[in-house]
Amino acid sequence: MPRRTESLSRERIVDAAVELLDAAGEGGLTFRALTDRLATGPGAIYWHVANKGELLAAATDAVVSPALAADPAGAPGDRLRAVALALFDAIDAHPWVAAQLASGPWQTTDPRLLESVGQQVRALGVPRGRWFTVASVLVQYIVGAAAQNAANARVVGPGGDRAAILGEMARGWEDLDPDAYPFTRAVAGQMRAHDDREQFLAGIDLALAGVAALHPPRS
Amino acid sequence: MPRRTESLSRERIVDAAVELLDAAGEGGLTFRALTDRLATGPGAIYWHVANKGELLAAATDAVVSPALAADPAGAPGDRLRAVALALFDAIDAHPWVAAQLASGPWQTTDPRLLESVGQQVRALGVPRGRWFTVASVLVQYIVGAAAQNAANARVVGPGGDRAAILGEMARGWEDLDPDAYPFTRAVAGQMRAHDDREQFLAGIDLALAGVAALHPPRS
DNA sequence: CAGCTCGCTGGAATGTCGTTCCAATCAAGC
DNA sequence: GCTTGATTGGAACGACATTCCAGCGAGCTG
Repeated sequence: MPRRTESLSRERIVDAAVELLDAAGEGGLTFRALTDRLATGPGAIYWHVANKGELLAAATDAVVSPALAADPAGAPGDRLRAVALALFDAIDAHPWVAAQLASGPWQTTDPRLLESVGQQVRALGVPRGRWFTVASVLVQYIVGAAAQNAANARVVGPGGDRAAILGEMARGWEDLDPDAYPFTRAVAGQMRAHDDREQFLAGIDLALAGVAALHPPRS
Repeated sequence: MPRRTESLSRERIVDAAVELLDAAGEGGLTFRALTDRLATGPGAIYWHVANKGELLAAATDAVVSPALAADPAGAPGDRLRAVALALFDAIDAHPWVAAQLASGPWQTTDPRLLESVGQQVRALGVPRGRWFTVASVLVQYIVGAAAQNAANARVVGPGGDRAAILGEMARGWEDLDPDAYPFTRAVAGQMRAHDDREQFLAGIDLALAGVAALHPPRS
């Protein structure tokens, strides 16, 4: 069947797209770059893929799916943390996923995330009438926070010195107007020393504490 | 000074950009559309603005700044709700802002949001060492949730029938595999009937409950 | 008042992008 | 060996952001 050994296929195209996106960021996915890497023409790619949007969606799915596949064991809170961290790490490794996930509607990829989170919400004893609300809020925090962390990581860049850039930003905060920005000035030092992953987990813990407070386990 | 009455200015360009973005979405901001609307050429625009990115940032700032300007009175929790809702409504009215806010790093516009949120965090009695973490988590939820709501609103479109699309999506959820997606199937009905703004506020309340639980007011 | 200057303008031109079109190609079936 | 239909690769198109440059005109200089 294949015209050449290892001929084109949707899977090969998506793999190449992921590699290009990882190597050069969101702007790195070009049909020209794709044709070069696959040694073919645009027409061949368009035979397997409808357009660039579908290709981006497929690439996003290829990264997110494995991250959501694992179903860890343990207490509901720990399992929720594990699911959230898996997505966080996947986005951290492929920052371009963030823009896709945050800008895309609740489709294709999201039912799985909602399902994973929702099962833990149910296990936490949240009353049935609040399932959707609580699970949605958790999903929105997980995706939103991971996306913003990826955006911050993008300014640093692959080879950038994170500590230096954080220090620069902290100095900028300390130079703000003391009357207008007392809080920002006060936390500049904490910002300089913060860890993204730790902070993300603190957000999950905050949400879990809120769930426990609003819906006590043995009401 | 002005060559024509009402000559070009950075402000007039940014205003036109906001109108174009509101009218036609993120793809509506084109230098061609801008030159048509302002009856000029690209060169004139590039004299006032460095590039499209700076123009987008300026347009975003023009929308976000007024929303963050109001400083409501009341209890810390209520003030936090008011700040969050102001940003939520601004993004709801100008959905293209979401992509800019979520994809852009913590710059220019964000210190103001962090400051507004942070002052309420301080007023809530959070210990000083946790100020940055708690405020950051809140900002990430506010921006992330608002951005995802805007993305959902974009699929509906300006003239779309929200109820119809939600119903369609709910039916899709109900048709999922019962073994793999029990939770999603169970909440399909709640999804059909949910209100975005109400759900966003529920998230704020959840976070506030978490803050109160982890940092009791009179410890 | 004449001429110069320079901030500002608008149109033409460039290179890259996504996408479309089509002639050429190859494996499989008759 | 001929046809056929699924694939391929390259050429071409329109839209885009951006750059370049020749010119305008208000205000300064004399």
